[in-house]
Amino acid sequence: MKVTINDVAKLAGVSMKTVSRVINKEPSVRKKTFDIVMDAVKELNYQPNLAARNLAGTSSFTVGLVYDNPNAYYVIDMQNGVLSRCKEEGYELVIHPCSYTDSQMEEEFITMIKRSRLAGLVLTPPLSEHSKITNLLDELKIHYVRVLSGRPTDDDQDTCIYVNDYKAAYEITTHLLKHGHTNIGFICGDKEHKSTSERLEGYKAALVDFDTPLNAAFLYDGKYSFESGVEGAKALLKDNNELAITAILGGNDEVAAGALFASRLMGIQIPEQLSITGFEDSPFSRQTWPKLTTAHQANDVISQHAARLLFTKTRGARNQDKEIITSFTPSIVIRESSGPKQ
Amino acid sequence: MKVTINDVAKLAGVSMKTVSRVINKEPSVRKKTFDIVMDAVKELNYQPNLAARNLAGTSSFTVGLVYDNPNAYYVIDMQNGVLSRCKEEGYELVIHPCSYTDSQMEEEFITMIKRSRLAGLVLTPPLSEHSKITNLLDELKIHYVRVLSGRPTDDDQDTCIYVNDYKAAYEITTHLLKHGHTNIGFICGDKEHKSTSERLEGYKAALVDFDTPLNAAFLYDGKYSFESGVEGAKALLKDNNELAITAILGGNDEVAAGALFASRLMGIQIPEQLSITGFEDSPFSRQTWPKLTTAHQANDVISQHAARLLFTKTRGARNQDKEIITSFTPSIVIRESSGPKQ
DNA sequence: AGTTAAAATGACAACGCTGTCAATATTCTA
DNA sequence: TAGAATATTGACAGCGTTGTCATTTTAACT
Repeated sequence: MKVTINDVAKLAGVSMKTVSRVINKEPSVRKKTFDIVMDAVKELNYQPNLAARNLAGTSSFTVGLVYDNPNAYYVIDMQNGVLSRCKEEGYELVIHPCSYTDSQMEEEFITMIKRSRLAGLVLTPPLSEHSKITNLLDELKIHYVRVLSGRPTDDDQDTCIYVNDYKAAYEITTHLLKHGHTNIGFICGDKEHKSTSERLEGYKAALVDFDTPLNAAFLYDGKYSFESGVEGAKALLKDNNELAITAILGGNDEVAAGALFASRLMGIQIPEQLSITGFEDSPFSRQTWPKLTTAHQANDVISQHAARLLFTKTRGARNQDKEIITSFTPSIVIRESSGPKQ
Repeated sequence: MKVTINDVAKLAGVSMKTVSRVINKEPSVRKKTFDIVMDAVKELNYQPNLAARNLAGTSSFTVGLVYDNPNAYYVIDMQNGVLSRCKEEGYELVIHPCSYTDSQMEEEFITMIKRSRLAGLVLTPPLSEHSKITNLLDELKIHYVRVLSGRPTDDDQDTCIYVNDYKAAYEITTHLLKHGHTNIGFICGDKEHKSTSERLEGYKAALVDFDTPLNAAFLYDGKYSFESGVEGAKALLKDNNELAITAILGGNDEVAAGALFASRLMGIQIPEQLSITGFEDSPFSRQTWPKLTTAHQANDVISQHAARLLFTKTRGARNQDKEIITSFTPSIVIRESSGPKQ
């Protein structure tokens, strides 16, 4: 029942070490030997034991995914992306949700890393933005890849995958401006998230390019939540909409859905009286009524690339054949929640 | 930097085996010895190496969570529940999404199990309902716990955690009947899911108890998706609602949200002209407008218990102190999407 | 062909822990 | 308080792989 590397070695008539070389795709194995071993592996249906590899080897075959994100869709997408890559490469994934406000976080982190001797870590926002964490990892000498909101201007492209929220916001805002909107509200997400400031800057840049003045009253400091969207819309549209706002950018899809909800409560017609847009294109941007105009962000693809980047870092130059993209720009998706100013 | 069991043993002045006994909470360790060792563990901040434990020990410290469920909220809740338990017990979790229609599934399963020598598996619906999988696991002699839709009448309570969807549906239907609704549509979920038939039976039972005839035309064969909810509502309300339906049970919250969406397209007022309800109480049942009446299902608690049950199975009688609940009944949550018949 | 350099392979210990079983310490019995 | 019964501890091998380094084979030269 249980097949070990030794069984394969015997069947192939080589040493265990050679089998090990083959399954790890190490160089200096003759093609012929390689084939013989592979045949034996297949015949016996051999599966290398992960625990033994982790124990004996220099680098382990386990990577971690760390997140502090209440958005289930986001987390699932990230997981699936990393997971699909892991499956291909024979790695294991351990997931580690945590709260960056938690004082025990640091300790927990260290515990996890000590216990499972991770080959590397994928960090997602907002954790990826905290130097407290990256410093800790640097200290522990753990490889990691960060998924970050930002523009690919920095020089640490071998550690980061950027999501260009600036551009996404710029384009969404432009879309609205082209439809004649000038008084555009923005319900910002959590201040602690880099995506919030990136999106805000993109919004501002678009206004500038269209010679449209920015009114500070158009901005609402919120959070990345449905409830915050409700509150934000109420605040922006208060006093019978004296600000004359005709469009609102939600900080993300959830916020936009909240804004939609609030508008409905106030009897406002979407998109006739008010355009609303989101970010991320999560499934429920298609489940609101009307459906949300938003910026599509391919989180599963992004996380796949993050994992790939991590693997190349961990194992040196192997797999360099496939080019790694380290910057992603969400693409705008126009649906029914936005339309011309009337 | 790296602390092994040997270091602890030396500091405590005992053998490695004794330290091992202490960290595994094995019996026959003198209280005094226990304390001495624990002090050493703390002083050195020792963390047992998981790979070594998995390799050397009889049962591993890794459990798996297997799912085939497109519902991100559900998956995340299940994960978090199992994960929280794992953290407490020092186990690792590997997650394994898979498709039960995939022909490679079986092979993948075997590969995963061979590779990581799992202590056990938590199966969630609909995978937990397939004898193909449970048979395979029985064959491989792998412990598992199934989370199932059903009533706790079966005798394999040491392997199953039941979610009483029958009762949930019964109560939701009763709620509607009490509000005077008699023509109640039901947009069923996937036929392959046990929850679909359970919910349907609960619905029927309530009708019987209220002497309300069931019209087969009130039932729509759908899927657990938003789109199916849209289609279902359109079908049930077609021809200007000649069936005179005044309430619709969505197969789950997503379906209900879809029905809500369709109703809106048709210009139907909710809940004045039509009551709509869901199941599960997932976050977006609070993000529709109006908010959904639904049946709250504590998936995180359920999965915690599943994990606990698995651990007691794996390690014999330990932890029996905390009683394990193997049956959960969702509780109805009344919100704005349902109201009296008008 | 005879050297020499380079490539391919193998022997064996080690990774950090637990299982087995033998050794010792403690408690109990008469 | 001796002797048996039991509770507690320890020595050591082994889990299945990989790293190190020695050895053998092949290729590349005169």
